[in-house]
Amino acid sequence: MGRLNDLERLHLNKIKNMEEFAAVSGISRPTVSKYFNDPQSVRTSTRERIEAALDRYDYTPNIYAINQNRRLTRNIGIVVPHLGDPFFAEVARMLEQRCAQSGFNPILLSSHGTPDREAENLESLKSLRPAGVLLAPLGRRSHRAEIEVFSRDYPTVLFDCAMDGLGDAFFGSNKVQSVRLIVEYLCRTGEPPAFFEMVNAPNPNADKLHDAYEQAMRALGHRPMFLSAEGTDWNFEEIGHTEGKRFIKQSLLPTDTVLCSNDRLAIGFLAAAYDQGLRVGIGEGHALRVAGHDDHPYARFTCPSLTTVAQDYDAITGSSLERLLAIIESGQRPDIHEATLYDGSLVMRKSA
Amino acid sequence: MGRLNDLERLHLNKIKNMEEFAAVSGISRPTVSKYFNDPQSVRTSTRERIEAALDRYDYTPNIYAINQNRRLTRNIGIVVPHLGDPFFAEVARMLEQRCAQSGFNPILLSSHGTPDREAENLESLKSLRPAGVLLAPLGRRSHRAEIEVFSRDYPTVLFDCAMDGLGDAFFGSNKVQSVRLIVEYLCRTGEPPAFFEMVNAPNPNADKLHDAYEQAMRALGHRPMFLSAEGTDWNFEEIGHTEGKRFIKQSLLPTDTVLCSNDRLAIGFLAAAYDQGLRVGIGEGHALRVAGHDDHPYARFTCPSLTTVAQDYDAITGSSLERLLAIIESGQRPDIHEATLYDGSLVMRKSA
DNA sequence: ATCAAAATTTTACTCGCGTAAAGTTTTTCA
DNA sequence: TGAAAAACTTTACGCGAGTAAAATTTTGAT
Repeated sequence: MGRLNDLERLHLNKIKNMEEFAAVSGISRPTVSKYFNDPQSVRTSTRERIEAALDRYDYTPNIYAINQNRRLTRNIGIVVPHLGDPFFAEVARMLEQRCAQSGFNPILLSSHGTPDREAENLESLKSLRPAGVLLAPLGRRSHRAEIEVFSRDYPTVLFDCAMDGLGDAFFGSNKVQSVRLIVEYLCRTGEPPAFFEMVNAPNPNADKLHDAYEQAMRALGHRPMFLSAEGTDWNFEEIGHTEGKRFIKQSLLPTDTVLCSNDRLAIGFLAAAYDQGLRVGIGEGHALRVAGHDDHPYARFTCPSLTTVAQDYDAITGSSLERLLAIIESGQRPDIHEATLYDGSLVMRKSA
Repeated sequence: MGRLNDLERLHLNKIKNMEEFAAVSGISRPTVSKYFNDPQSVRTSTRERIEAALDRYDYTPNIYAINQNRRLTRNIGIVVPHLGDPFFAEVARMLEQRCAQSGFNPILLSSHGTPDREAENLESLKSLRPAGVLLAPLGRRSHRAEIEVFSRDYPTVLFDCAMDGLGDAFFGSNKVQSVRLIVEYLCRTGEPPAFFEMVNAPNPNADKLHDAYEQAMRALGHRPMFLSAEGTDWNFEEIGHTEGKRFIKQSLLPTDTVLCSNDRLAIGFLAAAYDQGLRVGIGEGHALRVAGHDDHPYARFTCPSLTTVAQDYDAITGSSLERLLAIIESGQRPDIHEATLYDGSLVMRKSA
């Protein structure tokens, strides 16, 4: 069970603690401690001696003892709304990697779509005394008070979904721009789109997208048309499929073009259209055009492939972490909450 | 930054450490410590007094101090091959939840498809001194030696993909049975299937499925037919799409029925068939039948919906954790390595 | 009421490391 | 070459708990 007695340890060059390691490396323990905090902070000759010993002996400082005594841990919490969504899985992967590269210890938590879980995640992060947290909140449904208290006590950068004024900073995508982009494209190349969305969407930003659509349509002189899907869960494909089928069967589509609030809804909607024998696409003789939003990893493999808007998640995650690290390293919480939005880009495929 | 002085703490009923909490609850610190280790281990009257204090004061034991001194932490590592795969995301979610319910602290890590990362994950788990680990290895490509050493030092239960003899136990699905199930179904209802797989598949179990297909076909008196896709990465949809397109365009399909090694390949293959105007399905006038394996969350929303085999992941994850907890609680590593396989079940949809 | 068993308190030590202060050595640079 | 600066060593204490042993109290059953 990983427990060795002294004899076994000696034989394997296993070191029990920093005291022992300091002894075999010929350096004092405080200096060795300094080395592990920041290798650059000790003299080159000292560093080399330590690293030589590190090479001969198997030793890593006890992480619990370290974190118990340090003013600040090197833990960074990463909280996303739902890891089952490939979109957030990818975002999380990017953040994890960047964190590790910067010498921090990423702690990935998923809220699994529920505000309670989100609050629990923050609660359990507290006990890890994180140096900072990157939080993509559930948004409207989040327990605002909990997040507010948390972000007062810990450096917190929000991303993906803003919660007015909460957190030290926010990075997200410019929905007004991205929705306008695709609405304009759709209007330019055919009938103006109806907006397929959930009445009570559990995911972040759904209301922002709603408003952005309405605004874009009015700006282009069209009357907004909403297709409201029932459902409260995160099974968007299911909802898009069931409700899409209903709209099609009951001939409730006001135009031949449907813009879905997100790609997962669109995936379900496309399946519904396929089931009903509707030909989706931009070619001759199409019955329907369907577009999405987010550029989901699977958007390229729908039938037909899905025209959508890609968010600049590279920029969003990159800036979020960069900002958080700056706050951590300076030790200074910013006075003003700063929100940064990145533009999306049109991804033209075959569905619209 | 979460640092309060004594005055502020008193005002908020914040407690600094167990010493202070013991004082305000009127119980000695060792007994309080005992309570936090197991509330049932103290007298009822004592428990009530502690919980009353817990109600009035805000205190949680310092997790770092606890883990530094306990013989065994309550951490359980959960390592999956790739969190970007919705399949493993779901498995991970189930395990996380069950762990927490059992009073353990799940630590979720993804290998992101690379053996190096897998080894790193085990390495970083070591420093957390986990009570046990649930490992779904990458399989053939895994660094076997590292896993071997790790599983010698820590209770380790493997799942999803076996590595002959490694770990204290293994739980997985019976590929011979599940593949035979779908091969029989396909043969019974039409032409025998060709097997669409990757030559150098990075995912676990690919070789097992290959063998199972071959065996099933021979048992039914058919000659196995392989469609070998190039590609080494985890972007299965992409590979299924590109290579599927190639097979279709060059008329390399030996029969009208294709069994894909996994659902994600099938999703790509279906997209390719759609692009090429091939009608996939079981209805009249179909050009192609396509089946998959795993019952991917999206299998219901492909065009047409995907016929596949579902693995009993509820049983697999449940048993894996149960077994690991038994090992942890008994403190006894088992002498023999025991492998348990669960049968899969056919999921008939419209693609085959 | 009595007494043994169980639970608790007291006391004391341990874990592995951060960190501060004072003294010593090494490096750097004029 | 010499002196200041930088880095290191020594010494000592603190962190927030687990845990062991002995003394004491409480409990439960007779």
